[in-house]
Amino acid sequence: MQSTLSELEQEVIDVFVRMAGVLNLQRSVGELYGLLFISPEPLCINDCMNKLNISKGSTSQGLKILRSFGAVKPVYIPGDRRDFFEAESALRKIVTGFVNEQVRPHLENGKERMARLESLAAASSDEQEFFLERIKRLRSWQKHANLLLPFALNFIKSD
Amino acid sequence: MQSTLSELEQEVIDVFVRMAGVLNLQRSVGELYGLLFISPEPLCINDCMNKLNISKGSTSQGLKILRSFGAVKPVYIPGDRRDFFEAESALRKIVTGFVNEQVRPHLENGKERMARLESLAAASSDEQEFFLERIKRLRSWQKHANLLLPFALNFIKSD
DNA sequence: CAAATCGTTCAAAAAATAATGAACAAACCG
DNA sequence: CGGTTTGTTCATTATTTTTTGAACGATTTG
Repeated sequence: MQSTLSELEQEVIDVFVRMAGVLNLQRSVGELYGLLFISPEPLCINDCMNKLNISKGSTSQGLKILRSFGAVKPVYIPGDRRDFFEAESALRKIVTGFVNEQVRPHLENGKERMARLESLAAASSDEQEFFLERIKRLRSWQKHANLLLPFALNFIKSD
Repeated sequence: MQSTLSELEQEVIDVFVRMAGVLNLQRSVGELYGLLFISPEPLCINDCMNKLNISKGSTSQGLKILRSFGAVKPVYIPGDRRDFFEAESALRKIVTGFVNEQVRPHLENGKERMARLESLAAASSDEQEFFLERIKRLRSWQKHANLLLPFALNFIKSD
């Protein structure tokens, strides 16, 4: 049942494993996306685990993550009750999904947090001026980030 | 020798620890930057390790990383032989340094890699057309990334 | 120059993260 | 129904990453 990867598959998967590293995703997620990206046919969980030689749990979990931000989409295959998947190849969709699902939640500091920081700074007796300047700067950074994200998404025109 | 963090310091450090998580930097690096960011005075290694209650090794290593991409700069204090540091607060400098030092090296695939992929795809007998299309797409993504990065850096106008 | 201070390095330990696979539930099949 | 097949979950295991702190070299000080 143990399949083997072509050289092309290996190389492509390697590219996505590196990307996964940069994006804070686990290796197996990169492997899965790479495999599907270079696969002419949709694959089911069993295909994936055999090809990549990873466990069923990792495969199921990895595909779940990829689905969560739309990097992978389910494909219905008539007369087969297994779930098949193929790679989403529209960069824009993937990046949008990734930012919304994986990045934004981690930055959910938002207003309350900043307000709290500001009041703490204002409450300090010494160095109050310096502290307030810093919090202001933090606010400015936050604004920059909030502006840049949609802007960057828009930058990706074609798919 | 064990110092304690004010509530303001704690909160600010927490913000940067979260950021560190998103950016794939270790917790202690986030702590160090946060501490320096909210410190009105430059701090030396000993100040940092005492305030944050982390080891000398972590402190030295963490400051090294922060220096490597210009998030922290050395400050000369006359008559003191210890090394003092303060946080760089120009967002643009930090982001530029971070991208150049921490992100780009990991994406150093570049031309040779793509050429290799293309020749592998071209060498395949079956599905050659599909494979070539995918490699082309990968190339297009790479191009997008290479365009976006400088563009994003430029987006950060003020400091 | 001996003692003290400072910062770095790196092997070992600790902690955090990811992968495994058995147990399970759901859907199908005869 | 009872037996398969399929996919998910989650406690345990394995791996990777991070931290620690002792050892060290370099510099300063008395």
